[in-house]
Amino acid sequence: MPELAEVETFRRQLEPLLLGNTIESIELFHPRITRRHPNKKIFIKEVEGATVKKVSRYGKYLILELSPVSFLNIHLRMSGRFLVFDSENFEISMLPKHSHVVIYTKEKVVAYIDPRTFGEFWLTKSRTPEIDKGIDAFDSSQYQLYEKLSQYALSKRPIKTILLDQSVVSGIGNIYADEICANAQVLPTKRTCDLSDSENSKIVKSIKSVLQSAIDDRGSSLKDESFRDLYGNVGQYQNKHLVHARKTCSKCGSEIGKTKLAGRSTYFCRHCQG
DNA sequence: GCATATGTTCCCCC
DNA sequence: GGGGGGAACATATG
Ligand SMILES: [Zn+2]
Repeated sequence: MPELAEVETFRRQLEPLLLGNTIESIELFHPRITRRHPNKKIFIKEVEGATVKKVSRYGKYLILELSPVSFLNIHLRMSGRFLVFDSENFEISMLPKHSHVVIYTKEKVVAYIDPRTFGEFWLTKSRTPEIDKGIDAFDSSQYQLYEKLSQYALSKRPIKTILLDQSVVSGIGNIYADEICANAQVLPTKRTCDLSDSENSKIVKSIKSVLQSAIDDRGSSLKDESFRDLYGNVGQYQNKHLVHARKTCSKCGSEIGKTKLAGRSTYFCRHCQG
């Protein structure tokens, strides 16, 4: 479910609730979420009583920096989300199905919900290099993005495959890869080596502008509405999609093409991107 | 029963 | 070494 825009939505909503506050307790209801920690008691002991010093995001990773110093790394994978309650009137019975982790602070209770349990929480003593593979798709400058893309100027891989590669740019997933290509008026299947300078430049500008708009609209909730923000509200950016999960192009009205690329459903407009 | 799902990793193969 | 394809993880929905 969550790509960079959805993770950033959670980050912005969690930050004011957690920053400077102490995690009074954490409950683990499903062992898979903390699967890197066979000993759950040690994990719980590390987190309980810690104060949140920073709430950051890199790509699709969310990172809570704690004091005493440790890093609580979180990845939501396909179906992870958060939901907040006021401590004052919270009861366990309020937790939705598939609530696997619950974080308690003085005033708020934050539940982590994840039907497919692909998501992960794990602790490291320092910032872990595994999250820093590619450059962040949103926080990097246009110059940095252009330079990074230039490294693939000879690549025969389709441009969408490059955008989806987290070791190149970190944070773009299937929805926004399609939307970035549509916004840049480049077919997702086009070989990266065949992109003109102007097309490369449009891709870079579109990475920034599509993600900015998507964050402004608190992400995309598709038909199943499985993405809800911290307050249980659906996002709004799906209403601004040009092509992804659409029947017709919202720019020109022509029929949307659909194919498989890198094993993922891929939507495009032949008229606008041809 | 089948296909699909906003993600990542691992294995096999060319 | 690069890169493609498929399977795996586990659950829900059409
Ligand atoms: Zn169009």
